[in-house]
Amino acid sequence: MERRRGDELLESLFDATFQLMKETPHTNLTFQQIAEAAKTSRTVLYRRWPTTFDLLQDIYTYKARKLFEGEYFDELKDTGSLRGDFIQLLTVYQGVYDEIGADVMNNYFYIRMQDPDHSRETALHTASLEKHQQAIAHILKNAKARGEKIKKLSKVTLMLPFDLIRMENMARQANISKKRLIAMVDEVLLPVFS
Amino acid sequence: MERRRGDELLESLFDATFQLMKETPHTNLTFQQIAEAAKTSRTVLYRRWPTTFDLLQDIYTYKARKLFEGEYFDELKDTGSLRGDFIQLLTVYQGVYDEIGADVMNNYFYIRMQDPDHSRETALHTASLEKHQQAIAHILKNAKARGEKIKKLSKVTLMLPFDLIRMENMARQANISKKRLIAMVDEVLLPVFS
DNA sequence: TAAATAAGATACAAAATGCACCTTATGAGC
DNA sequence: GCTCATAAGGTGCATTTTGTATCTTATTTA
Repeated sequence: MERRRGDELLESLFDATFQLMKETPHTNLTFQQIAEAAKTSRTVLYRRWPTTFDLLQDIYTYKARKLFEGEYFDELKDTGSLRGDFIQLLTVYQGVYDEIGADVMNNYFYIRMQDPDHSRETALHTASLEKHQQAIAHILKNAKARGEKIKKLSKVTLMLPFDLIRMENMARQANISKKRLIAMVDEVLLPVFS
Repeated sequence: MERRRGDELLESLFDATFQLMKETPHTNLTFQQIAEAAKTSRTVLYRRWPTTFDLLQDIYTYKARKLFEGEYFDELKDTGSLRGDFIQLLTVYQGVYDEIGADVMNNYFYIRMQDPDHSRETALHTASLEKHQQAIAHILKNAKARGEKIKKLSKVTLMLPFDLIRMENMARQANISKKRLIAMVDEVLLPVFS
């Protein structure tokens, strides 16, 4: 009989758990069910995680890692205007949310907050923070080079484009329209940044 | 032997559960433990909720109700300037977060998203949304009466002050300083609204 | 090819679940 | 006051889940 090992096994454990969560709210997950769904024995699970909560932490950091390590921001082109660049940025970032699902992102924040010393993913988180900061810095640099006036803002405020998308996806569940993205740029981002 | 009934009982069930959650991540809560902590029998719990998840939904909507039905916005005075009004608004709203805890708010959003048809608290949610909209409308009306110029913005954008506070509390766990609140007003809200 | 490693199976006591059924305190009605 | 309906609290039981220990076996690596 074939045996899955290492990452291959890990991924199918994650997949099975994820599959189960679509049916049951994950507060009620059991190792028994997961083992069954993943066609393995509980032993394999207990060896890795003391509780289902720990498993979930790993699932979401895994999903988040795949997300954060993506080259999404590398696709960003110079559209010729700050406005165009912002629209492109929001569109790409919203695309990430559409792809991975708002609930995963939501869960990531949730799990993060539950973890007293969110020890396991600080490195990941700071790395992703840096990527986000760089994306903004790049856009603003281009704008300045073009001669567009850019305000000096505090570091936290620079994250506003991402915060807007996040909030929109967390608080309001309706699909985010292109129109809304453009409104974010025209009503919020441009007045704030330029 | 004395028996707690109705709301009194309900509240002490909530309290006991809440107490337990400080020790255990709530993914691992059991009815057994809760019943023990609340000094009652499991029967009482099963009569009310099929799973711990359902209990949690009720807890957070209860907590949220106490929050949303509060008269926080009624305290808002006319400070004489839009800037002052915004600072006051953010301070009051941040105070709410400090009081009730960012994790409760986080959980509220979380539970809300898990619930496919968040059926139980839609009324509550729209009521609170209205309160928020009114608070903003009031501030803007005063500003206009004073002769300050106010931009015409889409309905969703009007929620920006609250979105900022929410995001700040969800994504970044450090305590929000007065300085940061003022920066939000000067760097974001004033450029957007006026 | 042998040894090390990790997956998977089995067993078992303890805890938790989900019900059914029973007892009893308490508030509402007369 | 007294009675009765209601809801709280208790008990018992079959089933599921947990946590752990122990053993077998597939697969990697040296």
